[in-house]
Amino acid sequence: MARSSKSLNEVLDQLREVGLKRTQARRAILDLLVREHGPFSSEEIHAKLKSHGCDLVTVYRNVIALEKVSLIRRCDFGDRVYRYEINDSHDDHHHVVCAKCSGVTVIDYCIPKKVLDSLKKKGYQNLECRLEIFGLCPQCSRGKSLESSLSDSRKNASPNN
Amino acid sequence: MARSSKSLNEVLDQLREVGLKRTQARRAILDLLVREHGPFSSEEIHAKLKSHGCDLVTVYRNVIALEKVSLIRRCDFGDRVYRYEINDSHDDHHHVVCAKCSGVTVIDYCIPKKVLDSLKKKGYQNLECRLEIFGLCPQCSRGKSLESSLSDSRKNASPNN
DNA sequence: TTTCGTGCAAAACCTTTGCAAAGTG
DNA sequence: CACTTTGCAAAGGTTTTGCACGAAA
Repeated sequence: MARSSKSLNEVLDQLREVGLKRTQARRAILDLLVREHGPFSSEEIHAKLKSHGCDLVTVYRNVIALEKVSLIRRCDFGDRVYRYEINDSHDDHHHVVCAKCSGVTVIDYCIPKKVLDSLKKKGYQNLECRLEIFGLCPQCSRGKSLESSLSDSRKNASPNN
Repeated sequence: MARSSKSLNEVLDQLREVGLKRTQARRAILDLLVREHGPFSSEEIHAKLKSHGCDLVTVYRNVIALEKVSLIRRCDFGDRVYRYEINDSHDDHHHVVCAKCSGVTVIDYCIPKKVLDSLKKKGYQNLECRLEIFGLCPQCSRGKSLESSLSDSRKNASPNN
């Protein structure tokens, strides 16, 4: 999966701009997200940082803080796990999520403007789309039994990667 | 939003078809979902049923059981709360969710087949889309009396139609 | 120095599980 | 009668909170 197009320094500059201190914990978290992109859950972030990381609680607090100032964005794949990635603003890209391995790829399809325009015409404002596509990725599609039901695969698709 | 197009009896018949017993708890839950459509969380269902309802645990167990047999469908609006509605149909309809009052309306836009086809060509299987649009509904966009709680406002929210 | 952020422990929260009793077909 | 389903209590797991100490500006 491609790394973020933002550099760590850019992101750390943004930290200062929004009035958050550049602590070791935030550096580590942002560094990870710049390098590996994610999206990752708080637990995954904590696990990946290991020794040079920080307390799980600190990850929880920081993803909330960083999302609040739009430095990172929260993704939701319908399994009650919040995952975070660097917020490369501009494009709303969307995800294809593997129901088995939870692997994520990005697609650049967007909801047609006319769909949103027709809603605006009815009086809706501040529209924002959330689109995720679920399925089995090519790897998991190979050599497996299809008998798994949707809800089964959802269950298996939790933090195990 | 309009009530479900299914009648309670239809739904109860389906219960038998899939081999689930028609208990009072299931009747009550399905009756509610047929009447008010939802989608509602387990807690909301439990609260709405009040005295003639059942234990919260029973709601939890039954929404899982009913979803497993596709009698109801699970919605996810990205807030870690699973909500359920009668599974009326074939088509994947999608929701417009008001960020303020949590009112829900349905749109019938679908992801173009060609997007999914191109993924299938790459080896993806069992694709399923989740699309929700968030924004302010016409009511909330206009004036603002906004001290409403989620569960209260949700029933009053009949944006459009 | 002042303010913000962190770690640890504990609380809070929500969902699931175990089991005996009750209900359904 | 066989076997599901339920209610209650308790367990489980995750996220949040309180607070004193430590780090950043």
